[in-house]
Amino acid sequence: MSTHAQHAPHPTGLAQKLADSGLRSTPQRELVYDVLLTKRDHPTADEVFARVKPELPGISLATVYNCLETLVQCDLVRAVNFERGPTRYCPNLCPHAHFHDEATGQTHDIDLPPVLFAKLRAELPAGFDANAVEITFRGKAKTSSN
Amino acid sequence: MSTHAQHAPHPTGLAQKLADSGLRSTPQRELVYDVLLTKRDHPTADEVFARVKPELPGISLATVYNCLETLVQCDLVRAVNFERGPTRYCPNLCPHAHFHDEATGQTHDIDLPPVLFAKLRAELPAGFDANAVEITFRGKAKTSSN
DNA sequence: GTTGCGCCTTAGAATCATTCCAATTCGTTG
DNA sequence: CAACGAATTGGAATGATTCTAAGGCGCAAC
Repeated sequence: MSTHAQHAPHPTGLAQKLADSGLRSTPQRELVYDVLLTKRDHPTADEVFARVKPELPGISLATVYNCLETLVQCDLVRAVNFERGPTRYCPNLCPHAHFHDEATGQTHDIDLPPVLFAKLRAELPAGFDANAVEITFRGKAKTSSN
Repeated sequence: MSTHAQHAPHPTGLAQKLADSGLRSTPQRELVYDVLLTKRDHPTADEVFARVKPELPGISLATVYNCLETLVQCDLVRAVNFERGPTRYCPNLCPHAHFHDEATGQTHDIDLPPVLFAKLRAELPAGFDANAVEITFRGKAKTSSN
């Protein structure tokens, strides 16, 4: 029965990145990451839990939190926050902004030219050393596709 | 009409703004606002509570939350969030960014030229209508003055 | 191939900020 | 002064997340 590749090695080399940090690749971590890559709608931990459970019924919410934290640590996903709402997770690693639709609660990635990030950084007074910039728009999105 | 102005009418016309929204000016609201204007270090609700209590020992934390919410509603202060930390409050109404010092937890206002805000907005794809932009830097600030 | 050892996962308790609720107080107005 | 609605209050409730203690599991050494 070994001809079935039930878990094809992860397309993006998750096992590799984990190993780089001295961590193991586990079914839970693979699956959580998979879920994030598959539906990139910035799900919350609860939503990830719901998507993962059918596949791995024994998994616990605590583990989902652990896995997400691990993935963030390994720079495989980004944690995103709006106000004090539940943390959302985003597998898009290129610098980008987020648009939070107040009507639907949906989150959209907004690509920005790198030069804009540079210009923002350039505005920091001397003595301020930023290692991250976060940009969030809030408003209504009337995407025809939705 | 007494000649004693025990509570000098608030320098920034809080009573006025409240009235505009059909709300009353109360000692609690005045004091909470005062505290925010006096020390503009982006305090949390708990910190505001602590600063307000000596002046008005009977005040409750719930009231502080209520007052802060009211002030935000009246556009007298802005609520600011970092990650999932407690909400902080900022009486600076001009558009500006925030720098969150990861070492000290301190928050600094960063003024940005309006043109930058405009450029950011201009990057939004058609169909996205933003009514607010939030910009947050994270990193270390080695302010000599502090 | 059994034994350790340490990493992972798990369930449930604990935490923290915030909101909700029902009861009381306060200012105004009638 | 009586009544009404707005504001405040303390405490309970909520929701997301983290902590904790107890197994499990895989892999290396024997």
